[in-house]
Amino acid sequence: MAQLKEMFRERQYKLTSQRQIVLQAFLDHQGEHLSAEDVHNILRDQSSEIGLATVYRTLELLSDLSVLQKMDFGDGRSRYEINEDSTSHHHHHLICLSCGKVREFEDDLLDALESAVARKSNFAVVDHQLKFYGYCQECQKKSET
Amino acid sequence: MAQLKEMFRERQYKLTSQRQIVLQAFLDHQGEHLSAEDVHNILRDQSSEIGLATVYRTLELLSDLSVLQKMDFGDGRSRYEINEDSTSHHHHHLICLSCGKVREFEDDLLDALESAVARKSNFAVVDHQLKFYGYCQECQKKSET
DNA sequence: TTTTGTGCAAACTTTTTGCATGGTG
DNA sequence: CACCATGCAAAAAGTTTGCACAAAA
Repeated sequence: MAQLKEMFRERQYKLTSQRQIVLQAFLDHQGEHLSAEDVHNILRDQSSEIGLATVYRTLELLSDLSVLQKMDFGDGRSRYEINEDSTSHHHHHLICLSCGKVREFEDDLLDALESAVARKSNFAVVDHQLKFYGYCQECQKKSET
Repeated sequence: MAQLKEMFRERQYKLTSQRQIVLQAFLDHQGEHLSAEDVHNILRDQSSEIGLATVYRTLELLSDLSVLQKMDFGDGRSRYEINEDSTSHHHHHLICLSCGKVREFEDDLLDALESAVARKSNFAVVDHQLKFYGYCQECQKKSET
């Protein structure tokens, strides 16, 4: 949060209360892949409601600053999560085709692949996103019966 | 296309001309990540226009049958490509953050990671999708100047 | 002939935008 | 005080749905 203030001052963005509480919502809900509406609801529930358009504008701003990462799990809306210091600490997503739940999977084995991509295709890789589709343990059990 | 006929007969789906020409459009545009609107336009241009709603319904059907794979490159619409026999022949996508172009990258090094995921998380992996974000060669050159 | 699919238009959902007002630097 | 950000409502964009008609099995 302190880093954010720094970042905002550097780029001459105004540090409004709305922008702070949107980020705070993500800090309070780590690992949850919030949509714009989720954020809006969270803020409403804690009596700090802001305009939905502002939520959208803030999510876009924070994504541009790489504070958040935008992602899509195929449910028709964009979802966001905190981008924890891009270079280290990477995780992937396990998406259940049956119940739709999304779990995380810790791993950082993709760095080698990233450099292979860069070398073979002359493409300057900045980030990656990996999703696994399949069936979670619960849904596997259900379908056995 | 013959496989499709077989598949349709087995599952008692009707093999309409609309469904055939949608698939044909993908066969004619391999490696192009078509959106519903793209497909609709392609068919209109070749004077075999069908209803946009039918395009959507057909894309969903073909995805359910794993003939197509649905994907998202963050441009606000779903895109689809032919699912070339899932087990072999995998490729990933290189998405340019500057111009938005999407290139393919051939690779099948992820099988090991898939089984690691399955083992460590009790998640039955069926498929995966990997996207690299960065800057394509052209955009790298442009920004140098 | 029965059943499933298509086309059209309307509805719905998510996201974006214009503009007057308000708050930050 | 100048400028940027917010809120609201309207609009835009993509996708889904209801229903009458058409076509496949």
